[in-house]
Amino acid sequence: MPPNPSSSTPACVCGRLRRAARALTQRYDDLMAPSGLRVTQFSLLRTLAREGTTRMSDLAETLLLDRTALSRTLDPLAERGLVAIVPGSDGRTREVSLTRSGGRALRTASVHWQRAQREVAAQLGDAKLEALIDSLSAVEQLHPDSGGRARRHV
Amino acid sequence: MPPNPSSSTPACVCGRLRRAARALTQRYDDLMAPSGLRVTQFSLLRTLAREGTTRMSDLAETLLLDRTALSRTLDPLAERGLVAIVPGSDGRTREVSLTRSGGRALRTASVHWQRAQREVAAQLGDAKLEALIDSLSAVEQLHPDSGGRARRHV
DNA sequence: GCGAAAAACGTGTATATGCTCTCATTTCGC
DNA sequence: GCGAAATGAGAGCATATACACGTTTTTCGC
Repeated sequence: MPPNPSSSTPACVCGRLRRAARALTQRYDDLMAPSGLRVTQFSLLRTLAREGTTRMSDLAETLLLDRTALSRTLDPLAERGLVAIVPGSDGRTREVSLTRSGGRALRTASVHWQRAQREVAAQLGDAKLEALIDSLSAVEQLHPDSGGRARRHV
Repeated sequence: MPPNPSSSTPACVCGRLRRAARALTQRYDDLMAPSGLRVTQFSLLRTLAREGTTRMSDLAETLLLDRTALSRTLDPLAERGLVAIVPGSDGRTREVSLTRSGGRALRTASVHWQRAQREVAAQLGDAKLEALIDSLSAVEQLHPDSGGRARRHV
């Protein structure tokens, strides 16, 4: 099977985004390893600290993350006592909150996280970084559940 | 646990990138569903078509993807006969190539993929799209195995 | 040429992510 | 108030992704 670079293929935007996400996740996880938190977990705890106690589905929506996926991502954090999951007033719901222990873990990990953030900022420069965040916001608008766009199965 | 929006938290760049990747992957997968290929699989086949027969590890490096992760991602594609994995001349290596069937699947899926690509282009506009790709390239430079930067355990 | 080091890969385990189906609870039409 | 529809969540299954460890094959110093 010979290579075929002739077709002057424009990159698959999704593939590029995923590849960059892998690369960046690796770098963050490397730098954050001493904290005992992965960047996915840190980011989740951070969102939780910002939003406060939140219903499962609402948190999933905020994260543009599948509800069931969130549930499983929370499992190891709940086992470690970093988050608490309790039934809400509406008997169907579960509410997620950051525990004291989770808050401490978050503060401890922040030191390492900031190193990673600074590294990214240094690599991109302020302008590119801002442009990136801006573009990501636009990309997220394409999410099927993001409102403002084509709804499915309506 | 009350919310704490006061800390004027700058977003975790990695978390933002991952969230956008989830959103975009969803959208691509939605549009590509009729093709029977996920965007991850499509993107992989596409890379394979561009690069030609490639050794496992080299392909992983190109994709900034863990070697073992690539191996497992290829499994279902190999089972469906879309890629072939054969021993290389160096007895330690495995070479991956696109099969005829894989080429056909790739061409068929391209129609759906292009719809997604156009949608992204329309959402971002040419300038933002180019800036995004540009920023992603810079982000990828941060990968621990990306060369040109801090090597680990040397 | 032999044995140690290096290179390439697979397997086991864990997290991350999403879909489908199913179950429990609430809401609402009547 | 009762039963159907809607809502929120869990469980099972599949892919995506990475690390640690072990195996095989090649390379290389001598």
